[in-house]
Amino acid sequence: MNKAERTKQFIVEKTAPIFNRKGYSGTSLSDMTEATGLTKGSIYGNFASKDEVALAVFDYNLKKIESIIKGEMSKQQSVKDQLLVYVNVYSNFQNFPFPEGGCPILNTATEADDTHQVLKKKAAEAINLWKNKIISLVEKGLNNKEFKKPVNAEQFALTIIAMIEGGLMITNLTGKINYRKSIMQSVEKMIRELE
Amino acid sequence: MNKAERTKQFIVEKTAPIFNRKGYSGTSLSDMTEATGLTKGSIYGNFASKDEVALAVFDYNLKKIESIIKGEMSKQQSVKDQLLVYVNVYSNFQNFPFPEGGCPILNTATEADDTHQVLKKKAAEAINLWKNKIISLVEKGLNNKEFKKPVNAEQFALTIIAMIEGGLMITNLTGKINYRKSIMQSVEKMIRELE
Amino acid sequence: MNKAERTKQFIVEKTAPIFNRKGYSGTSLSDMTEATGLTKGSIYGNFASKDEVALAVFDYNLKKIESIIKGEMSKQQSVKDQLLVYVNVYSNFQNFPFPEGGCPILNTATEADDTHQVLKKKAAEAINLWKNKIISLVEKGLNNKEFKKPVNAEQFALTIIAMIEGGLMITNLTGKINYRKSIMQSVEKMIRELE
Amino acid sequence: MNKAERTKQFIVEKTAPIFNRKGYSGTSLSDMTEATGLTKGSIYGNFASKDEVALAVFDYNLKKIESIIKGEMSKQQSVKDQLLVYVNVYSNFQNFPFPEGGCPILNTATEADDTHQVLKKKAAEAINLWKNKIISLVEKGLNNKEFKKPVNAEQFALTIIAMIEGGLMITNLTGKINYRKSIMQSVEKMIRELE
DNA sequence: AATGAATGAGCATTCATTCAT
DNA sequence: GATGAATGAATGCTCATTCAT
Repeated sequence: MNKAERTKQFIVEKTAPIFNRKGYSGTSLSDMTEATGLTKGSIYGNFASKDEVALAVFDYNLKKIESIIKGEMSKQQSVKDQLLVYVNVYSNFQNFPFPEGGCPILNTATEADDTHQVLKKKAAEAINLWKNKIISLVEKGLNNKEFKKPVNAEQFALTIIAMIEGGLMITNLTGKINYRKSIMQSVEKMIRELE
Repeated sequence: MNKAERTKQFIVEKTAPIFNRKGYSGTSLSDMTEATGLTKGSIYGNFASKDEVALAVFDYNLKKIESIIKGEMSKQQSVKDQLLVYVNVYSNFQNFPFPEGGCPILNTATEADDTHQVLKKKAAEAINLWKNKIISLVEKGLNNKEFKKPVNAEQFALTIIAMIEGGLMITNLTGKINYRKSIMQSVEKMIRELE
Repeated sequence: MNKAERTKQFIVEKTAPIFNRKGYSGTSLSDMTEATGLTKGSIYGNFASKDEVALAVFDYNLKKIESIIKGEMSKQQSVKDQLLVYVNVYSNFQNFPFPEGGCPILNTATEADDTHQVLKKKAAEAINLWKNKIISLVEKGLNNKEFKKPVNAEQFALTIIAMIEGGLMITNLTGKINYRKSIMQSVEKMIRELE
Repeated sequence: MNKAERTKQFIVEKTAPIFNRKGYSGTSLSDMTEATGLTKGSIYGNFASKDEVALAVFDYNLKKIESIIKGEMSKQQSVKDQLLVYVNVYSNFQNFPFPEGGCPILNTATEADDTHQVLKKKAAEAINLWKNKIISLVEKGLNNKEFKKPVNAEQFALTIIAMIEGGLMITNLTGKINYRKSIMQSVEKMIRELE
């Protein structure tokens, strides 16, 4: 990794929590120079625009979550236990190197300005990948007879994602972590009912 | 309603869709003067700040939803059918006078700046009222023997809200209305399983 | 003239010499606030953009010249003497309330950026109006038998304008006022040869 | 020509059309790196500043014109025909390797910022050389009896230059090539009247 | 009660130039 | 000799808010 790549990475790492907490339009260049200790010129020397930083930051935050999930799933044998990784991680994400500021998909979803279409598209793609991941796990479980109940895999996947994201939002808003934990129990129940 | 109150109401009605679509910080005073045809001075004569308009707008948008739900529930006899009103409304909100821009709770939830704590508190309160409404419906159903299965009413309520809000977010992001409808079917299933 | 119109006029008057000397892109908002004593916000409250100020300034500077020419011509009876007004004015414009910085048409002509097409169009129109004015004077002189020599009126008009503008440019560059006066003598000769 | 001189020459050739079209302040270092494919460091390694490049570019563009004129004049015997070279070249400069962007003297003349005094001085010198060239041609014509009419050679020279430059400006602005051709006919007439 | 001109801090971005490598 | 990362001042422009009229 050469100097330029290191600086880009540095900028992304330092600004990631800010973008994730304040959103795209809530994050100013001044926030970014303050967080990095770099000058505006330097940031523009490494990225063409604030937009580009935001996109790199979104990828960075998303990858952080993906690698947590992937790492935890790799420790599990059964499909059921792999699906339960979502429950475990999203019930207790303080125990994991989760992005500061919460789920970047959720945070991006409600940013309202029409200018961030590219960012929204990225978030939409992330939702779809997530959905497909769950679908393929369910199908795997059906194929190896782990799961016996017939199930609409896509509906199952979308419902779980909605519960997780909705749960995150509710906890965000109310400050009650138990609310999210309670919702995660419902997710767990849904998964266990597949057997 | 005197002149001042009518003007306030007018400002709220005209700016409500903008705040709900663009968010608090995405909505500028210029947006507001354009939407109302009033001058900045006039808006500041009726509200102490942009913040105050935003709070009034949140109430206005929320009340719009509440009155839809209330109206639909009053047409139903059984508790089950009353709960299913959520399914019906959130599956097809284009058929109802739903606030332009979607659910104001969701839209407020991820607005990140620290300035809007009051707005966030309002949204949190709305979540809690909603939760309590569902809890009391479930308890009513248990009391009148409509529902037989033992259930954690709060968990049930939070789960349904999470599904609805998560479903709204997913549709917002992906543009796929079917995704939300699919999730709403899961909500319906959850409600029917109480019997 | 209300407040807004007076402020607009004030901004135009105070910035006109700057635009005419430094050009559109050479004139900064800071130049403008310094010249007027107003804030940036105030300038943007009265004009939508720097562009708009520049256009108003161009009109203002042009009108200044036109009114000098018109005033001087009105004092003359014969067409010949009216044409000689150009010679008199452009030989000694220090004696007239000529725009500081010289001829706005010339100054605009070589501003190179592609953004100022509207300004260039204005300058081109000014050239055409000027040309037509000279043509109509020549024709008037031919009609009333003041002028006897057959002449291509358009070529005559364009040549005189080129001499004047070229003369202004040469004096601008070399600082030699006599150069312009010398060229103006050629203009005078051309006019007198029409008789 | 060693490596350094070749690189300098390369930079001048590649940036000459840009400076001539966009002007000194309209041409950015980025324009220059883009046009040359070199880095900023490399340009600064070969020139002390943007200014220095601009000066070299001015010389380069001017020399281009001078060599066209010189070449064409060398094909002519009589002084009159040599003077008519100006008419021919400036009537149809698309037929000659004229600098892209037009006459660098004119383009420099109205660049307004006070920083480019050196550049302006160069342009003023070019005007003077040009004037002296015409004067000496006229005197030569008088001496060899080609021209019979008494004439103020300097006034003649300045007038012709003004017509040419004014004509270029008018065509630049209006887009009408015929306007310049028409003015060049007046130049031709002036020259022929010397006989 | 309403106006709308003015504020001044803030915004994202570009600039010519420098200098350690 | 050349690189390219970094600088920091400057750019045009928007913002929520104020207040004399």
